[in-house]
Amino acid sequence: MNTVLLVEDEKEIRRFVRLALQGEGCQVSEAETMTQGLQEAANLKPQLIILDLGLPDGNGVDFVQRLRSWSQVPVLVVSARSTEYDKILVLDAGADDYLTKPFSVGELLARVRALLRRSRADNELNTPVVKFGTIEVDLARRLVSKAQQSVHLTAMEFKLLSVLLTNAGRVLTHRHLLREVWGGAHSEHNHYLRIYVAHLRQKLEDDPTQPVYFQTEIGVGYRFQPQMGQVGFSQDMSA
Amino acid sequence: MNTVLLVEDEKEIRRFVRLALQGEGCQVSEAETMTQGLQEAANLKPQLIILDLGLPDGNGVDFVQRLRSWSQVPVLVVSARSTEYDKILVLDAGADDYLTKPFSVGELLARVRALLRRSRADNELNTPVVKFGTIEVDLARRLVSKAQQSVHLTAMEFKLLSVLLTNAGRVLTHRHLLREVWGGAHSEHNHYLRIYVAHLRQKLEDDPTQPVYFQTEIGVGYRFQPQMGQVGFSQDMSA
DNA sequence: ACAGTATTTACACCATTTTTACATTCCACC
DNA sequence: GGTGGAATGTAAAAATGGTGTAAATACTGT
Repeated sequence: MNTVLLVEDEKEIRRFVRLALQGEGCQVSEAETMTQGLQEAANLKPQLIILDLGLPDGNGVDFVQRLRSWSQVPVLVVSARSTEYDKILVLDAGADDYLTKPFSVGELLARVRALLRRSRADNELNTPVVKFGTIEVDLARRLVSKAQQSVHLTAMEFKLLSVLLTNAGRVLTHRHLLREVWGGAHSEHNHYLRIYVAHLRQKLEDDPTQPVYFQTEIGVGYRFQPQMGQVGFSQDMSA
Repeated sequence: MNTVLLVEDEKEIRRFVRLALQGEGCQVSEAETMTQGLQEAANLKPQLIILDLGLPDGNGVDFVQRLRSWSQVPVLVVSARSTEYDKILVLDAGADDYLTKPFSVGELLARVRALLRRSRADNELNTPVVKFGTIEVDLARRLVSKAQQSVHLTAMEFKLLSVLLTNAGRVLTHRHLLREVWGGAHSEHNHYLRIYVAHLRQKLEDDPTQPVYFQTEIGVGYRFQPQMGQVGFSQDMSA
């Protein structure tokens, strides 16, 4: 069964939309604020998020950007604001569809079905728990453990790990990594990468002097290599 | 570069949309009828299809259903008809988005970007792999293996291999190879080529003294000869 | 002020690239 | 069919620059 997270502050609309979605056979969870919405997204791992832009705390663009740093779950934005600028901004931030209030139930459900249909194809990607060797990483909850022992990563370390993991198997150039983790301004400081990759190796590799997961491509960049094809983006939804 | 197929009968609108898409860096192909559109979709394998519902021959629902029988390419429907029923029908048939005319260019492009972004994520998983003999080369991931054993190539070695492979069967002059790999400044140092071709042979040929794949054209240059016609650019057909 | 973190600095080390030297093959010409 | 010179192949050194490690310093929020 599909789980849909509804981030919406108006009680009436929540009820209205929830009933419609339940009629589709979806399980519906609700959040009233964006911060709460992000938490729920991490906990529930829904197959779809419906987001109202008109929430009191924070804007939708920010919500989508932060969500996208660890999840590819489809986002359908619903808003009373219908200016072109609003739409473009949030779509480019990573949202998948935009529906202007007032909307018809039928169209909402059709768009929900379209998004769910497509996300089913690649939903192995969406699940944010990555396992390799004895290590488990929950990108959504920012939790890392090695051999059942929880491992503490700093903010930068985690961000770097997250970028490497979401591009598993591919070489990421120094430039690209620096832009993603530190921001465009520091795209020349290759030193940072050596230090933080060293940290990750120290904390996660079985033998930090013989790295297996975090490989160096000299003169190019670094790659995360899921060993033995054992990257299981496994997830149990306990229905 | 992304290819977009535009199925639309009105010349004005075609021109209008084509210019906008080209501004995004897309390559645009056009079809005036649905039957023509299906043919083009099969031939070009575009990354996105924009479909006008108001075409003279046949309806859009039919178009999408037939397309979906063999392709998962995203479809953005554009239509003057805006009844809820129209939208639901074509979305449920397999379309991914629905935009009502008249629409703003900005919103159209934002929705196009959203669809392309998601379809790219799907395709990134299976990158083209070149196979010859017991060797496999994944150019996108910079991975090379021989008989299931991963082979390490240096930056220059890989660059050279990449140029040779993408021109399989063709003779590449010393000059050309040097310009591609080392840059224009070193186009006279033929020694480099001998050394690095030797490296590739050492690492990839079954018998480096009797090269089969990396052949010398004396006085001219080198060629990569995919033996047994077995160059398989295996690639996903989702487009 | 303190602890945790990010950034800077310093240095030893190693892989790759480039240089250098010499053996081998090819091919035209005798 | 040899022979010599040019082109090519091999094998090592030398030079370059990237990389890993450790530690000191600056920063940040509490």
